[in-house]
Amino acid sequence: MKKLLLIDGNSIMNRGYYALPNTLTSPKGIHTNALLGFMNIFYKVYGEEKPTNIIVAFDVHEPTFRHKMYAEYKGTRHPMDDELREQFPIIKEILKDMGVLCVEKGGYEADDIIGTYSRQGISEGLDVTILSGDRDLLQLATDTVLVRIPKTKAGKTTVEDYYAKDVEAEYGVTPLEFIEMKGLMGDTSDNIPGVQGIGPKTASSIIQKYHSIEAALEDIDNVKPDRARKNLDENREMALFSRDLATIKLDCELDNKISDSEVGKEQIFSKKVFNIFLEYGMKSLLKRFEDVSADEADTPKELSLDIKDIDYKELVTLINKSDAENVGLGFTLIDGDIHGAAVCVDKDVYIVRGDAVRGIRKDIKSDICISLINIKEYIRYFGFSREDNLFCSSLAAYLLSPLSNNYDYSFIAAKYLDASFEDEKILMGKEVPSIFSFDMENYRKLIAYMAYTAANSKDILKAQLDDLSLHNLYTDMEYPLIFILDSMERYGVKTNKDFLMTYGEELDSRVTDLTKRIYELAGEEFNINSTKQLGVILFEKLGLKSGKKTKSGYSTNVDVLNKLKDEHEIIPLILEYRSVTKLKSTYVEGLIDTIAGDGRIHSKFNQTVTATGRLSSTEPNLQNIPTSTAEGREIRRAFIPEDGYTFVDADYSQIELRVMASISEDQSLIDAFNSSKDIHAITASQVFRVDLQDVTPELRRRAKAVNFGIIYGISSFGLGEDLGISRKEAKEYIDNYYVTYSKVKEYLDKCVSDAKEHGFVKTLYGRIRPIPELQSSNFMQRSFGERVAMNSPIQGTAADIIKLAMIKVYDELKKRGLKSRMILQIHDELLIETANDEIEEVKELLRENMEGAAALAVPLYVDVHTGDTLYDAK
DNA sequence: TAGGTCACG
DNA sequence: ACGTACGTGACCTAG
Repeated sequence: MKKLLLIDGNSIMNRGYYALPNTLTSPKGIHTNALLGFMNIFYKVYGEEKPTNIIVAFDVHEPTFRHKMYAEYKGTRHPMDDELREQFPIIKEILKDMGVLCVEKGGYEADDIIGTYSRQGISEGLDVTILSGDRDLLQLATDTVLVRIPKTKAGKTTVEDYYAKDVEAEYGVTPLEFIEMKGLMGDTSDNIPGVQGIGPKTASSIIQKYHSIEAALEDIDNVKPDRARKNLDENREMALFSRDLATIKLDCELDNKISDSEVGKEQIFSKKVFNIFLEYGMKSLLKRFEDVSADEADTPKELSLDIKDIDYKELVTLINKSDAENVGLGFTLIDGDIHGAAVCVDKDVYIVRGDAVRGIRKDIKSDICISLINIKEYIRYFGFSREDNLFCSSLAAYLLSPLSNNYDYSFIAAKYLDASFEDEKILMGKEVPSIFSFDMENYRKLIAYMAYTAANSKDILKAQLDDLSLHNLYTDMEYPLIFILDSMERYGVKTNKDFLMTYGEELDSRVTDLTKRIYELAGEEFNINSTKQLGVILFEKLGLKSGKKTKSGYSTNVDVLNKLKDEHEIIPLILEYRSVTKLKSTYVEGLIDTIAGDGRIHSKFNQTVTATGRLSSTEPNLQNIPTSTAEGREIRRAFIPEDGYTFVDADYSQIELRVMASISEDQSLIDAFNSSKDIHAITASQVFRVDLQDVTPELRRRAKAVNFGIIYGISSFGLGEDLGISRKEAKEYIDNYYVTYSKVKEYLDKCVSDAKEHGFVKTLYGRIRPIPELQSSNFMQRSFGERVAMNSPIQGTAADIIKLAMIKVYDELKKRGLKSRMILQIHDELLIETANDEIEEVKELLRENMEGAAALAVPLYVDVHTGDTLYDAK
């Protein structure tokens, strides 16, 4: 059976433009909100309808037959924002690349084109669906022609469907009578006059009674209410004329036949289309392409769950007696209290009240796995431990698809269960729910969705982990780490608030002083934090030479300002102001605000955030405490061990370069690591061809920059910029490097070619990073993809190694029954809050387990320090 | 909400 | 010729 989808291009674009933020733009600065809105609804409806034919109709910006009837008619002459107009040529280009037929014709509106094709479709025996944001098109609905109107509610797009009977149900009139109604009501936006004083309600009641304007006119004396009767009687012609204006034309003369509009799924999800989305920065659309051949492109189906209440004891009996394979648990604390938990047993969802559910892991048979969405969030409440038979769906989903920015139940349900659940924001609102504000019905849905998704995605996720050889990574590295991160979060880091306050006062007086001096030199007061205002002062008022530009004006970043340092005495003051206010707002005030009641800061360690496999730290971020400048480093004095404890810190020396040496199997680089501790110096001697003892600090500095550059996926421009040398010179450095370490080059090239072939790169431990940018036709995007292909396996393998080290160190501390505990991880560094009588043992243990975490072709080496503050432990 | 800036590895 | 280093998070301003 053929199915024709007719889309009102203008109205759907218009809808997207006003529904989505105007701040969405492509890298080239073209707005993309209308495009994105259009494509989202297009794919949604495509997935649901699976049409064989598609036609998108557009208005042409010129007078139509309606303008000839009525000069005041607006229709296609609505003023349009430039930012919307610029998106029309692009949507047509995209549709053309998809093989979707676009039709526009002078003299007709999109409505008329759609009307005409809808009737042709019927006569040719096709199913017809119309998609428009404009309710005027409801007049085209019949028993077989479906009109679909998108509607946005609480940020989620749903589509309202209308066959003829649905129009009648909502408006009390048939689709054809709908036109009569419109004749009476008129339309202010198109400037269709209608009859004064008749609005939707009156129009509907009149047409319900008489079915047409003519019939109402014949019985005009009985038309009610009075005012409507009087006005209609006086404006008979206008009413009929308005109706004719509002009538969509069904017999336009068009050049294309419906048979021209056939289109296949492979065209709609083609590489070419993928690339164009990438090019215009519409990355959110790319996820629809992940598996073009499978049915994943289909929009997930709404799933409604049957949620039963049950007594906890009954539930436990039920589960233990059943041969359930999949049990999922869903709940969340509100104001620190439990308000019921959901347990999903295969497909059945039960809700239990009270907190007996806390014992569920012990109460049900240990061979039944319990799945949860975010285990780390539940460990404390349920008392879970690593040995428990649990499955973390979000963690598995992260390993399978590490580029997503969230792994909540609605993401997992959509991606792995093909089911659509309203997400947490829709159910519980944006605000943090409190006992007073939360809606019990929605809460029940929320936990039910969590439990259902966790239970039912487990087998699918596990199978995919196996397919991609990620199972060991999950079991031996990521899963155990959940419990270690939880432990680190719970310990937190003791923080000296008084020290921070005192330092804050010092910074405060410096800010006051700097502000005053900056205003004096500028000759006026302005907001120094505003790059915009600062740009005007520096580059217009003071006439300094502006270098780089940003999207929105002058760049005033530290590189630019450093170049201007000697041009004006205000510049050093600005730089100082920036660094002092940074310290004050982020590291003094920001940190003070996060000190908990126990005097410690409990930062969160996120396991499912980065593309490479690193951890991230938030609320606050304790992975970016200042270290490089003396006054920044002072902040580290605020982090202190508990009484009777000392900090022991161990950081890997050059772990990324060592990883690269090992994976690339470059013997020169491996030898370099084996022969000297100072890798940058030895690189300098080999690349610049001088004896090791003749390597000057400057040469070493350059070699260090080259080493970093190599890891980042070097470019001569980037290196040149970093070292302040010419591009040509930078290229010579790189070429020399590759001559010296030729297998490194081979390895990096192979990373790129493998990534192009498979669409992803892998770490030594099998962790996957997809690189969709490599498919881009845009040079910049593609180059980025190439750098990512070179960097990710190195950064990711280093991240894997320290994760393994964390497990070893943690287990060893536990095994030996030590009081000392791991409290921070900073990518290549671990901090142990160490009991004073365990210092030597912990130092030893850290070294042994970190250096022994992986057996590479070069040794791993850690530097260990101790101290009574974080400042001293480095 | 996005962009600019700057803190870290 | 394109315009650049890789990975993060917090704070501030502007619209």
